[in-house]
Amino acid sequence: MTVRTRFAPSPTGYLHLGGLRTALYCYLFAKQNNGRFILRIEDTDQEREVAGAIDMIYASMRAAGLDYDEGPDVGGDFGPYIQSERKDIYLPYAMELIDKGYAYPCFCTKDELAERRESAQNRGETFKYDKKCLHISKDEAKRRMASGESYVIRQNIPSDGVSSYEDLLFGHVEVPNSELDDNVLIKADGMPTYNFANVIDDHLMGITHVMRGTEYISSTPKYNLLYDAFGWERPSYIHLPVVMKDATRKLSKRYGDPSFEDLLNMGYVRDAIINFIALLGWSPKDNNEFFTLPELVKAFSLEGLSKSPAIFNMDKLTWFNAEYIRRMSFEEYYDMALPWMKNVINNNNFDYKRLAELCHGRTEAFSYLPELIDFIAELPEYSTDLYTHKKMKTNSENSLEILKEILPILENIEDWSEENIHNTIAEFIAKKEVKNGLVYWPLRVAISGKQNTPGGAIEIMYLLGKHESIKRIKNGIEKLGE
RNA sequence: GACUCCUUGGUCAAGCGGUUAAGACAUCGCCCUUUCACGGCGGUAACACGGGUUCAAGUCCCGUAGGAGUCACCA
Repeated sequence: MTVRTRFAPSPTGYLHLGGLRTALYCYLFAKQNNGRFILRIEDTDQEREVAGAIDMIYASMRAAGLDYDEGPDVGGDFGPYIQSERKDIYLPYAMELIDKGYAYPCFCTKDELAERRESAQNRGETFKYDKKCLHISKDEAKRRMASGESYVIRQNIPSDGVSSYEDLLFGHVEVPNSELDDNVLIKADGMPTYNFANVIDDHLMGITHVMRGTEYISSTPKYNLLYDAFGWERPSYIHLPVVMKDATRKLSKRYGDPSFEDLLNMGYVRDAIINFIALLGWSPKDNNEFFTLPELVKAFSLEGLSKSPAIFNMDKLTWFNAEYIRRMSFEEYYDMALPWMKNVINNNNFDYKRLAELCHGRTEAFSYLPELIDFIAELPEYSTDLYTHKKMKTNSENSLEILKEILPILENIEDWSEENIHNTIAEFIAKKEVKNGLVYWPLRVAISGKQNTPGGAIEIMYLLGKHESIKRIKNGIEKLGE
């Protein structure tokens, strides 16, 4: 039997990181077993649907590199893969269930239900549908359904006994039937609910392994009752713990937590995100931490999955990202960095390549690039306190002295190359018999106005050009002279 | 509240009855260095608690506590 897994998001917006992880694990498990990975869109709730969200899902899946073998936009033998387009498939199955006694039409209105729910709550009870409409005679029910009266179809859950199943991650899960509610299978608008569509489609699409979030763990017995009612074979289940923002809250867009797209836009690289996400809830057999997608396919195993929720740690993602960036070839880095650099420095004569070389090793995410290099475009306001550096043995007085002395020497440089700048300064230092830092530190401060910069004084002066460098040094002398 | 599930350092986590309880991120210190970063070396830091079972328990069982999920004509 070939393994078939599916990722079944509802089109309510961006792809959040928890969803991405579920999709990733579904993909890995299918691929590793030479199976098929299917994308299905669960859009049975037209009210929640967000325009354009389906396309966003396709785009995100593509961006993540999680290629599906079957899906709405790639086709397949089990389509359509969008539930709203399968609307007519579900009702006959629901009717079959009614015939067999596993379901029944319910004519209670939403308002009635809301009222009963509220009064149950007021009494401190958990509301459960009381099977009122189950007791309507078959003939009457048929008549009312035909008359155009609004109705839903509910699952008829046995009132006693227990339902259980073996989760491949959590093991034995058991729920007393008395805890289960007679959920709606077909809504008044004729659309199935998740509870129903999910079972029908998983069966019809030949899904062998259902991997989804733990929010379904306690309703899965209900779905199994449905499989049993139809006489269908149940799939295997793997419920995945949620991804948390902190110990008590899960990751959510509402509170500003980034989605996959957000991270991409922030200059995080795809492979780093995937690698990090994979390790959030799964750990490999050995201590390796770096995996490409194909390597993950090989290494992934259900035994490595964790049962408890994992907290999304931005610091570690950033570390992964920095590692991935450092491991890029320079060309690849340059291509990605250039647009970010040009956002800050707009100058046709500027040596972007040299700057990129200096930034390559220190780019944690591309979005951090601007603040790393903005001092090149414009000298920031800075305090003369910066000139004081204990280790360099500099202070305002000796800095002023050095800058004054070296200014005319630098002005004399004809060919403003790094080599010439370096040699000139080295000569100056040798003649004066001082420590390197005593000269380099004041220069760096004067030309950058910053404590930390990519590259040192020589590289920055070169990038700035002679005119701008001299201007900034003079500015420094002025500041120190005050 | 009821039901279901989870519980090793700040975080991700290894561990499947006998370990000096791995590793990574973060953090701290040192070295390298014209700054910072990178890199190298080292440090701090954990089995939620209480009972059992066993020669032996982070590992098995039961409680307690904490946390999460579910309780919709949402998925």
